Amino acid sequence: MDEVLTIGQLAQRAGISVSAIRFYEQKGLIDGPPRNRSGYRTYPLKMIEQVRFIKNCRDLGFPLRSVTELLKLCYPEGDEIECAMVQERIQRQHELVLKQFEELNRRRAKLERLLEACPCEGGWPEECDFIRIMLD
Amino acid sequence: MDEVLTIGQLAQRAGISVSAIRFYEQKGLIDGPPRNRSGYRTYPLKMIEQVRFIKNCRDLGFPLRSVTELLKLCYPEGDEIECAMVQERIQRQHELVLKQFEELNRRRAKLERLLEACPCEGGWPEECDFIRIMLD
DNA sequence: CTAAAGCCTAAACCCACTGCAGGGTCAACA
DNA sequence: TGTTGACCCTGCAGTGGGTTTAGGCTTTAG
Repeated sequence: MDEVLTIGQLAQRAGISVSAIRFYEQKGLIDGPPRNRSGYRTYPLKMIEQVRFIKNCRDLGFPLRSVTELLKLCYPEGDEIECAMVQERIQRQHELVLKQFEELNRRRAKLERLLEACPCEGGWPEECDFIRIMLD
Repeated sequence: MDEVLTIGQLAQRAGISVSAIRFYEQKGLIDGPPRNRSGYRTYPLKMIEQVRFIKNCRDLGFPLRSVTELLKLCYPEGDEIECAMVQERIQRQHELVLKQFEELNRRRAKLERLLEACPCEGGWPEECDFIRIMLD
């Protein structure tokens, strides 16, 4: 039946690229799976969740280094999951995202100032001072 | 007097790193300046504005490829500055930034959902379902 | 005179992948 | 049975925007 997956099937079901999966294996986020007699990787179904977990961490902006740690924390070997540690990572990531937000907001505001600063419809450069704004 | 600058002085006055200036020269954004008898780069004062222009473009999120084009458009050789072209780049960058904004907003919202989802103060992992949220 | 700071080049490193070259394998269809 | 096309394998190069390092020369202040 359908108890193992090729790398392509895993990729599709996890919503990620084949080469990204190989990359994660190379970087040690994913264990190298068993191979069939031709050397093809054969994944158990539960790998879908693991890979989706990685993908979702990435979507949240965590770097791979942190994803590795989050994997250890959330899928520990034998132990209980440690919420406090995970929560702390999420908190810090949230703070980071808020900072990026402010930066992006400044960027947006400045672009909008630049758009307003240039009233040159057909080209009257003498009235236009976006270079002054560009240079702050 | 102060009519030329070393690379370090230029870097400081433009608010950028020394290695970034050398990098921009290597990539062709900046002309290689004259050298003194020991091979040190000697920049005219007007380079401060050029480098600040590049820095501000980068702060707006333009990739170096676009900065090169913006430099040509805003500091043309002999011709008049072409506002319409510049304005178009800025418009497109603005649209890009708005998209990034939405993405960052989704990221923030999900992180906040994760923070709410885990009420484990001292550790009651059985009540915590952030993994479910992590996996969508 | 000497030490620190600053400059030079070339090359390696960072991140998170993607793409390519040059193969092997597998399923379906004629 | 052949063959076509989709898949898989490895290993390496490339991306962007720089930073860091190594190894060496110059300048400046004390």
